[in-house]
Amino acid sequence: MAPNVDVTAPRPQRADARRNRERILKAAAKEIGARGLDVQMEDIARAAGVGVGTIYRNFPTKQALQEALWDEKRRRVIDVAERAALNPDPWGAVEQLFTEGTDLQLDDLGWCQALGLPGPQEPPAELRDPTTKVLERAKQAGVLRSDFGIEDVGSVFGAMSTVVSSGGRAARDSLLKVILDGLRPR
Amino acid sequence: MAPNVDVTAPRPQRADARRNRERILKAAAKEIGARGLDVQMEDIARAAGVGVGTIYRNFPTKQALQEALWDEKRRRVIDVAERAALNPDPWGAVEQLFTEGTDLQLDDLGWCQALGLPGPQEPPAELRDPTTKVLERAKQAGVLRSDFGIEDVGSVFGAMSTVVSSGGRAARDSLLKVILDGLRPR
DNA sequence: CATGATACGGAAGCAAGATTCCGTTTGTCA
DNA sequence: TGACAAACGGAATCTTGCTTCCGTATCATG
Repeated sequence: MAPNVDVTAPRPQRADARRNRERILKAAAKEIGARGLDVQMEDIARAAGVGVGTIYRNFPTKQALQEALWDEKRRRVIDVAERAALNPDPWGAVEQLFTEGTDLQLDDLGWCQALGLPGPQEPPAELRDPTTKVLERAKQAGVLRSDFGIEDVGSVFGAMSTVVSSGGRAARDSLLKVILDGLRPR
Repeated sequence: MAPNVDVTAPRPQRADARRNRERILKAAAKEIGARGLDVQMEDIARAAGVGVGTIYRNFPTKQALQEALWDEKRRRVIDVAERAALNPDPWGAVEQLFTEGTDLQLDDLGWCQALGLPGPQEPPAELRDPTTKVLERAKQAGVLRSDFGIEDVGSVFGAMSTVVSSGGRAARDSLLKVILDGLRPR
C-alpha cells in the first residue's frame, strides 16, 4: 500500500483564490454595511474586483455570503459580552454591554437590517453565558431592575438596530440614554 | 351654451366598483397586517375576492395601495395623539401616547415593517402638534426628562415597531415599561 | 517552460412577482 | 328589456436580480 495516498486530501487552494476570497468578504462587509442587505451580487463583485462567478465559487448563495459575515460579527459581539462580564463595576458592565454592542451596529446597516428580521431567537451559549453573568451580577448589586431578563437583551438590540439604521449615532445616543436609565431599579 | 355640460365631471363610479375598492382595502389591511409588506398582489386579490386587474384599476401600483393603508393608519395615530393631549394628567398623557400608539402596531406587521424603513422624517403637523403638547406639558410638570424631544418620539416608535413585530405583545410590554421609566427625569 | 489542474469573467438562464391587456361580464339608464 | 359604458378576471408580459455555465486565463509543478 502507498501510505501517502490520502484520497480525502484535496490539495491546498491556489494562492490567488484564497486572496480573492478575502477580497470578497471585505468588499461584501463594506457594501452591505454601507448600503444594506439588498446590495446586488454584481455590486459586491465589482467592489471586490472579481466577477460574480468568483463569488459563487466561494459561497453557494447570497445568503451563505451574508452568513459568513454574520459569523465574523458574532465573534465581535461575543467579545463585547465577555469583556463586559470582566468589568468590575456591575452597572458599568451593563452600560458597556449595551454601548459597545450598539457601537457594532453604528457602521453596519446590513447587520442592523438582519437584526430586525425574524432570525434565530436563541443566541449561542457563548453569547448567552457572559450576558447572563452581567445581568445577574447587576441585579445582585441592586443596580438593575429585577424584571429584566436575558430575552429582553435581544429586544433592546433589535430596537436599537432600527433606530441606529435610520437615525445614526445621534439617535442611538438619545434612546440608549433613556433605556439605560429605564434599566435602573424603580 | 349648455350650462350643465361640465367637462370635468366624470360620472359617479359604478356601485360594484365602489364596493370592490372597499373590499380590496379591507383585504389588503388584513393580509399586510398579518403577513407583512411582502404579501403578493395575487394574495390580496384572492382575499378580496377579485382579480389582480381590479386592484390595479383602483391603485396604480402596490406602493400606492400601501400608501392608502398608511393614510388610514395615520388618521388613527393622530387620533391617539389628540386624545392623549386631552388627558388631564401630564404623565398619564405620555403613557397613553406610547401605550396606545404601540397598540396600533400590535396587530399590524406591515405597518411595523414600514416604520422601520427610511420614510419621511417629518411627521405632519396634525400629528406633531398634539404630540408636542403632550411632551411640553409633561416637562413643565417635571415628570418627563427635559432632553427628550419631539424627534425622539419617532425613534421610540421605530424601536418599538421592530420589537413588536418579532416579539409581539409580551415583548412590547417589557420594553415599553423600561422606556417609560427611562423617560422620567433622572 | 510545458502541461494539467484551478480559477476566472461575465453573458445567458431562470424565477418570482409586479403590471398590463383584452376578451368577457355586469351595472345603469332609457 | 336592449344598448352601451364601466368593470372584471386572469393569462401573458416585463423587470429585476440571483445563479449557472463554459470558453479563456492563470497558477503550480516537474
